[in-house]
Amino acid sequence: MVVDSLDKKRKIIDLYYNLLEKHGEPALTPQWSFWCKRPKNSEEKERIVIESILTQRANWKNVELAVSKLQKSNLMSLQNILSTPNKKIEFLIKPSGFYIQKAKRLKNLAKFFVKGLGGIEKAETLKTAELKIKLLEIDGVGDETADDILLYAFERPVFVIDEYTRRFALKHNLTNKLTYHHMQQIFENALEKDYKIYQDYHALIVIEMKGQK
DNA sequence: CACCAGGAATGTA
DNA sequence: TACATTCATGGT
Repeated sequence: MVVDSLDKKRKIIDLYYNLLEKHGEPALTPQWSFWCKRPKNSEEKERIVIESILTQRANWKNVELAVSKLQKSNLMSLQNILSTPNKKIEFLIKPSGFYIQKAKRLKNLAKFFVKGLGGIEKAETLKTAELKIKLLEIDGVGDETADDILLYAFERPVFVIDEYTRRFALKHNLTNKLTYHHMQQIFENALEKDYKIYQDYHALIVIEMKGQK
């Protein structure tokens, strides 16, 4: 159990409003207009799932390049990914890097949602904790990717922790323990349990920290 | 040419 | 638990 001072919680809330005032609603920015869009239909949920893999250790510009190539081949669909040879997927997603690994990971996720669940909408019937456990069982899905999917595709209130969030937390002295679960608790304890706030806050942190190099 | 970009899995101590 | 290494590309 993470115990924070009221002071620190207040600081996390204040930082959120500062970022919101500084950068505006993430849904209105080009980079985050899609991930922060809500609600999402099945096709849009599948796109988030696919992008959550492509974005691993990749610059967003190259992810978009890979996405547009997948779109041209009608492969922004988990069903179609499942019936396409890895070689073709590898070729199309090359710009995002790590393409051999990522093609396998896309297949793993597609297998889970299409064959395991019987369609991405079936995920809506699962509780957040159950869905996260199942996602983590998939080879190629760790805490961050699982939470990206939970928060942005399925609008579940889980706070996503990434490298930018760690830098942000260090910079503002929010914590010095940077493990995933600990940091997630710090943010979730400080904020109202609201997926919209979590979506926007994470996006704002990325926008803010990207601008500082 | 060196290093990074919205990680995860595996191995080691 | 906490690090180190591997994967492997395009941009700066």
